[in-house]
Amino acid sequence: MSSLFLRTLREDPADAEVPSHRLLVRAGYVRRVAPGIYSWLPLGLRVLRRIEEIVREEMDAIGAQEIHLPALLPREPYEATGRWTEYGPNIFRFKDRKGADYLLGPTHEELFALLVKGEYASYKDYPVMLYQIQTKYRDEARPRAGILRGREFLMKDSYSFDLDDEGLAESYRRHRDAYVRIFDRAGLQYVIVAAMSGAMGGSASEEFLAVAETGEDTYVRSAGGYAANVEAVTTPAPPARSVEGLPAAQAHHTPNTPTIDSLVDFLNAAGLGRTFTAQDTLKNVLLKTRVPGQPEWTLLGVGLPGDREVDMKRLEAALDPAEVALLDEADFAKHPFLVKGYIGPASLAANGVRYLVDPRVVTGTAWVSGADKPDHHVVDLVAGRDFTPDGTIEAAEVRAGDPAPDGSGPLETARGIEIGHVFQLGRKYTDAFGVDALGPDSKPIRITMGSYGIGVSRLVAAIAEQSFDGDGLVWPRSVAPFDVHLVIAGKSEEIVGGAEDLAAALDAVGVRVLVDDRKASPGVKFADAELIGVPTIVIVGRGMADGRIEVKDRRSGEREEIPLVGAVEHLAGLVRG
RNA sequence: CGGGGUGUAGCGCAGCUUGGUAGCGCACUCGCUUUGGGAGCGAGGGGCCGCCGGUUCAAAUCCGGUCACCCCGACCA
Repeated sequence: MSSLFLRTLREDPADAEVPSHRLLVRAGYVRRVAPGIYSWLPLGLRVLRRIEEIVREEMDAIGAQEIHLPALLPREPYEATGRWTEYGPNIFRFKDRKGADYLLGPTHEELFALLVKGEYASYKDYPVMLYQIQTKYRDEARPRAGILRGREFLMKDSYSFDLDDEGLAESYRRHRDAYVRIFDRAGLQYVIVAAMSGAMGGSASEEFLAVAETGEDTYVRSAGGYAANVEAVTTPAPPARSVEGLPAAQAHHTPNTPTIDSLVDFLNAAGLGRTFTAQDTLKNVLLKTRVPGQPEWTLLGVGLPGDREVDMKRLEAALDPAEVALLDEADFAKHPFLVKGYIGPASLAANGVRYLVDPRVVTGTAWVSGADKPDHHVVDLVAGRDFTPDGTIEAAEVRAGDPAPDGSGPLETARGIEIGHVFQLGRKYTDAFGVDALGPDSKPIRITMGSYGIGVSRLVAAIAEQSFDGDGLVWPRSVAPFDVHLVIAGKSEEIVGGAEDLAAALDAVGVRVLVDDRKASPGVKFADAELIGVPTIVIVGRGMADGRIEVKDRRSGEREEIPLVGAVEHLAGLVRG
């Protein structure tokens, strides 16, 4: 360690909030270069490489073949699939000296599809699975949490190419199984949840989330086994009812009730002979959407029960890839038929505004909604009789206690870090490029794709988020930068010489050992050993007088004294589990 | 892009209210002592006080502007 390029920090860096960021910087694994851009120092790089190796082994094991594409890419392929515009400001783009457009690859579906199109032409060539471990670039709106969300990051992305849907399902299953093995080997606690496919397009999709309070993703699960990212949760719709015999809609003067709370209070004080709750109201939220790259916005009305807020993440996922924004004052001014606080379905329909409702708003349900003029609401406005929405949308917030869509019980919510994503992409990209194989009947077969990602550099942080204590990091053996951290606690020839011999002997049997031979006080060495988080700490010191050394388990804190004779075998046994 | 905050030595911070030419801890260098839980003493090196402009005899400090970064909300591995 006296020559290891390492400097630990006694204090937390001021800009680090989450544990992984704090500790990876303090323990000398990474250093920040610019927002969302980090350098990997020797310790960090060793962890990163070990994770890469696990990923490689498991990908190779399912028959995927590793290749390496450039990160610097021309515009054309991304133009062909529309992602040059769809990705919007999230791509790093620039021009070369001749003025041609380039980008730094945010993901590589296009290039893989083109590569396969160029090489393969017969049904006999398929199926094939290819992957790479590559640096990706995304100009994130807000990089955060150290290497958890960077603008440059390392990702394993793989793609499967199959002749039919059954083949795709099989490739998907193999990837999913490989991911389970990878994350198990990495020592992670994680959940697999149903997901939205996002900007990549496609259908069947699941995410692997590392369980962590600091995670950016919220997911839900039920005791009965349902699990999904909140963005992908579907709301169970009650059965439609008959509108026969329901009371007629009535407009009421409801002064000063621009909010749901004020409306409910007013109604309950109005002597209508029943009690109202926020759930009985239909809140209409006005948004504007636009296709990426297009200048003009389109109005969109979303109706949902008044006790629910709009979850912008869910809304955006539902409308993807379109952009969405709430209306501002200027927008309201432009459209006088929108009476803020009193918007009802009627004026939306009359003015041709697309109107989507929460799935709970089914035919035959009665609501209190705006009457499209100030200080007025309509009571007993019945869906399917008094208004007809253009469709449903998953935009309402999901709450703990809501029923799971598959009837498996109430949902609970938790947070996680997205570490992997598998999905059946389908033919979006092969259609764009015309990737066909000639079939046995000499007719072309359109290839179908799967796309599978693992955030390799993010995994380092995700593991750290789950593996630390008050003293520092605590790596799982499978990814630790070293197997054994050997502290030389003393300066006598017996101690120093004994420690060096032990280190050499361990090295000879393949145990990777980090020797702290610095001229520092024992306290400093112990503290650094705990901060760095190698799973086994060996202390060679005063015990050497009796021919004994101390072995400490970083995770449990348990120490044992063992004889130096036979220590190599003992430690090698520990390391190999 | 909206809201909050911060820019002073490699890192963490004080100084600013009340202008007088920069300080503390860690880290670093040298010497002596010390060596099982972040050692002691002594001597050192290192700072366009984010940047531009203004006020003033004098600006880290006051005023205006600007840039950067961090944190909280909308994207994704």
